[in-house]
Amino acid sequence: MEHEIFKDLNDAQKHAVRQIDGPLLILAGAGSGKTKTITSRLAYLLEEVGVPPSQTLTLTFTNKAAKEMRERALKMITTTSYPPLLCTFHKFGLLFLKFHIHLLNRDNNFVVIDNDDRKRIIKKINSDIPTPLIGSEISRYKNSLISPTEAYAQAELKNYKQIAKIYEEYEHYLLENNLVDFDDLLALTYKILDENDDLAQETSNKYRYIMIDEYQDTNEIQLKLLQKLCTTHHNICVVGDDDQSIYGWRGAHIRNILEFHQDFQNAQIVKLEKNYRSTQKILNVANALIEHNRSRLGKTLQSTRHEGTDVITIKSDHENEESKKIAAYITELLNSGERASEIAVLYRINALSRSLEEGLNRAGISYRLVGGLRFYDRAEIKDMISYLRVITNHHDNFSIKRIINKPKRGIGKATVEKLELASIRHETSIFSLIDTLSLNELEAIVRKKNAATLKTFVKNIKAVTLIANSSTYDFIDALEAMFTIRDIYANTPDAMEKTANIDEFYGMFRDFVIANPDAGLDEFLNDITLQSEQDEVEGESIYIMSIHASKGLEFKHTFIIGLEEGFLPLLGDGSNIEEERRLGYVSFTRAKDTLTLSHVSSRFYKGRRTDLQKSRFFNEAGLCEGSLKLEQHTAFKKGDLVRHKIFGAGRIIGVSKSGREFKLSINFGGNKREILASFVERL
DNA sequence: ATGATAACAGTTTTT
DNA sequence: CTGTTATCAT
Repeated sequence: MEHEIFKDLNDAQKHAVRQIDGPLLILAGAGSGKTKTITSRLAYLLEEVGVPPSQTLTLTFTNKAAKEMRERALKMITTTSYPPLLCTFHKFGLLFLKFHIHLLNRDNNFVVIDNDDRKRIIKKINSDIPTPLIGSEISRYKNSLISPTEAYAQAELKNYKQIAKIYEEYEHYLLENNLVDFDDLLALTYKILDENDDLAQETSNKYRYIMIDEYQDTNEIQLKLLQKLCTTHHNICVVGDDDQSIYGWRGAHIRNILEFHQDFQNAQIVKLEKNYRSTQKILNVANALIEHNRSRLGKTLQSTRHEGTDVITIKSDHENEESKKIAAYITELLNSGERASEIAVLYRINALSRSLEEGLNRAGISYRLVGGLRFYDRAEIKDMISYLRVITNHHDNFSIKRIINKPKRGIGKATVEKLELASIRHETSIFSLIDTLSLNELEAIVRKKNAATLKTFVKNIKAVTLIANSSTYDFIDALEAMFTIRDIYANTPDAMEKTANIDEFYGMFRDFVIANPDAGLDEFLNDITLQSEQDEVEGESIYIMSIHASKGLEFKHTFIIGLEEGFLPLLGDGSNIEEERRLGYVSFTRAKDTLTLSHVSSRFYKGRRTDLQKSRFFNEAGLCEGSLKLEQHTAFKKGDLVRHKIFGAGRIIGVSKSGREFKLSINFGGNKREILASFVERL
């Protein structure tokens, strides 16, 4: 008798679940039941094999994926009492560092900073080189385990010598303030394991069965970390799809999945090629496209569903016509009863959303733009977080500078500068400086009026800190009462939205306190720094988003706009045609029932109109001229009311095909006529 | 200290 | 055409 775990699995999936010893690569095509396989495998390990949950480790990239897997795995697990460790790479790093960072002579009350914080630190240090470049270079160094000294030594250009210097100062600043950035969560974890062989053995022994999701997105340091975790065994199972590797530009190494068998000897490979999502016609197009890539392991998706309808191509003169047509299609789908949440429009670059949004607005279609600015990246939320940080750690100079003039207290740049200089001279933090100095002494440093303001500010922070330590629940109200944070944005154009976000944050804080009654502010802070909000609300709106943001999602009706040379594929320095092709592949394989591809002859972009060629991906996907479908093919159906310029209003009594066009039989008040679809408009 | 204007750059984004 | 940042008066 087979265990219940295997009930709904196909042969390849079963094989992947049972193969538990030694390295295993599960090459999971789009829509092939990847999550089901990985969660079943985890359940199998715990329930059937009897591995204690504490001996397994499952790592993902996003909190969303971790959450989904946890929920699905827990449903299958009945016999074990405590849950297995299933989290993001970074969360794992955080947990590890909490226990072991003392091996680097650091205190475990460190604070995790995000990229925005990093930018501010760099900006403070640096003078002339553009900040974004420095941030990404530092990140690259850290992910390649290159120290500032090494970076300096190997830099040839003057600029890079300078970047290496900034990198050094940046690291110094982090150390000084006991801060840890996202890269450190992995890099320091690796460093500790690398320098402490005993601990590496111990940790590897602890996690005897390791699974990694989205392996094609791993980078250099993640691979090295995994190799450390596999010091004493080789039970590593990675799941991924080389054809869906679309994050090369942010350091993901597709070679990790392509060369898995070399990094981990005697690796087995299981291909999941049965696709439960899309119709065969959609898969044919996707398969044909991706076959043009050379760097791939190779697989062909096979639909378990029906043949389906042809992939549709829309050609337009310009972006306004494009969005008008897309909107017309969508209106038609909605009118025929399709749920809005089953419809999505995807694009390669966010800039294309504007004309699309206009078209949707004009047609009265409500949409939800996925992605955009994330909750925790919004200025007002960052202000909130800074307040909390200052309260947990009064010496957090970095955060105190952000809030010292929010709401406005008349403390400007000059005053902050004076404070900072004085705090360095006194070898103390800005907070302590204001706190310990007498009013008179402070007045010698800053203006008289400001000295009093600063004294009050510090006094209030101390008062709120007392409340935080006695009752986390009452704290948040006390904070708002004391500092009127909601007033910061009161007189800005989007005050409503900002205050709503702050209220949302307060709500989240209360939820956290209820869920974790014994936790302190610091736990809340480190938790949310690693979190990104995911809108999962399914509403009355269709979805529009970038192709990157669509990865992992599926829609019954999927539209892709901007299929032109220069947009998809996006061309330019640093562009990689194979990765562009994978983006095309990812976008095509989001579609369940219908896939509609749109391209234009010219587009307005960066302030100028440019003539465009249609994307080479049409030909590569086998969609040549002859297979083009004329737009509006199902725009009209029997019973619809339409208007003709000459005959006026009438009702459709029949639809037939005439060459490429659709011919309508229309009853104009008793007068029956055959009219081509393009000569009438819907009423 | 703060608001107004000029100059400028401009895929994709999670933790 | 946009949004962001640097600089300059007030």
